[in-house]
Amino acid sequence: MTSFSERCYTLLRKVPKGKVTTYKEIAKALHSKAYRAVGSAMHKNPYFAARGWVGGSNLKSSDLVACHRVINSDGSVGGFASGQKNKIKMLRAEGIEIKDNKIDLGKYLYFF
DNA sequence: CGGTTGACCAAGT
DNA sequence: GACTTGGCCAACC
Repeated sequence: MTSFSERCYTLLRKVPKGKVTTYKEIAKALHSKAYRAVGSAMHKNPYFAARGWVGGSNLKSSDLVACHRVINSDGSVGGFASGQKNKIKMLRAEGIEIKDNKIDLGKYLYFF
């Protein structure tokens, strides 16, 4: 499994709790400009964290990808399969402050 | 192999 | 702030 999507997931697992990254940063880390493909990959990702997050976590966190830690390059939350609202909740639960759907990249952006 | 899609980006109106 | 445009790229049909 060395598809582009898989590489995104693997990279994303490196982002520690309490930090976030952007679609653009991921693409950059993969030496590509496929910001868009990254978003697509997250949308379809089979390791969808939220499923085991809110409803009694059936899966281990090590098997999941923290898709909610990926935001837009301008600091806005961006989209999320099960609702932006839910995404924000999860981020807040990790200690990340969000203001009007915006995150302070200077504080929370993770550098690969 | 061409065409469409999308959890994007940047610049413009 | 809300749109529109053009560009980007992988995945899917």
